[in-house]
Amino acid sequence: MLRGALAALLSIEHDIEVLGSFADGEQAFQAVGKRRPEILVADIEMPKMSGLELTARVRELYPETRVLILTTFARPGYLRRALEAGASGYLLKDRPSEELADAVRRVSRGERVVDPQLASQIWSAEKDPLTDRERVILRRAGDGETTAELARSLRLSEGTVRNYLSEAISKLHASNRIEAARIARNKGWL
Amino acid sequence: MLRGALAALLSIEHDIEVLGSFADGEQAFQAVGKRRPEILVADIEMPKMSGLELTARVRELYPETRVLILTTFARPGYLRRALEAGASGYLLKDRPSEELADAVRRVSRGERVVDPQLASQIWSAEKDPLTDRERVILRRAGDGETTAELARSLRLSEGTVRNYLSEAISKLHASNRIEAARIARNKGWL
DNA sequence: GTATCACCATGACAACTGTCATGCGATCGA
DNA sequence: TCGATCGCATGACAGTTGTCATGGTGATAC
Repeated sequence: MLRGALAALLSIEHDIEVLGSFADGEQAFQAVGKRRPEILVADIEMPKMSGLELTARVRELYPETRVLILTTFARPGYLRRALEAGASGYLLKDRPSEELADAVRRVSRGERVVDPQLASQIWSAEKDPLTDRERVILRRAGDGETTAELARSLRLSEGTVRNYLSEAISKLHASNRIEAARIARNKGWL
Repeated sequence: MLRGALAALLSIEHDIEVLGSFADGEQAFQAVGKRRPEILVADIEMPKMSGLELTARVRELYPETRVLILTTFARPGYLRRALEAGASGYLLKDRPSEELADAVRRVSRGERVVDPQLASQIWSAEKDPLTDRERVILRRAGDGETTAELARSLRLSEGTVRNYLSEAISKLHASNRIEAARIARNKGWL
């Protein structure tokens, strides 16, 4: 429904024509090959082929098509990878709806459109402080697995599991495993 | 942006007029009081006031306005609570975009519009076994609040708080507060 | 008017959780 | 090749969490 609604939003503009809309990255890629649009508007997290891979493949095979990423995720890591893949724009879904048509026009003129707040964050973004072990254990603990279950399935002592959690809790300035998991998830680290 | 796009989608239809669109439940409630629309389309999880509370208050004060819930969550618990609050329809965002205008028209005719798959689940769905106290405490504990914090802010002894959690854990067949909160959230009980 | 039920409330106790001191091996720059 | 650093691993200990037995209150049913 949301995809259909966004298509409707763009169709209203007289200088924009919507050639089609597709449920996953693979279908979109096929369609770009057939229709050769000026602009492709794509999400990042999609079934079958991610928006990042889609961008890279479209830019390589059909360089006349410019790609505008439209996504919910305000993650500097995604922005960086999108630009590296050759995207011309990165717009967040929580911006007012007027900005979409505007961004499409600017990308069509050859401009690069990047959410300003995100662009500034890309330099100052905190890096994930968790080690692999800590991340895995925190994720599973955050889903309700007990210390004992974790210790058994990872072949660690319970003390060790608790210690990783303790580390994670302190790195994230949380007061227990629950809060730590919530914080890490919010930052996109789990 | 998605709200704007959905508004655009409805505006295209000649027999539907969009009177406004609002960022949270409180603003929507104010606007309903002023504009008295035939139909209010609302999400459930919104800032400031949930769609369920919004529905109940709108139905009570302005019964001529019918409410259509439009949400991502295919949870029988939400559906049941929406209908109890007086909603005339419950539509999922992953349906094709054509269904929205259709649902609005049917609600306006006085029909009740409910996603069929979800409607069948509602009968087999378990009822929320939690008491009010249990629900509030489980929700906050699931966000990482400690027993001590809860006891202080609710003026209960720590033992009492732990007891509510213990009750909730056992009712939900969970093994700790984290899992209990996750289960309850999934069922739409928090 | 009293039996029953659901909800609210508490403390004692055992079990679990978070912290800290400690140690091991791998890697890396000096 | 040495010392420093990092990630992984452990157990002891204090503090927190979950369970259980118990009792209070008000609403409804008989």
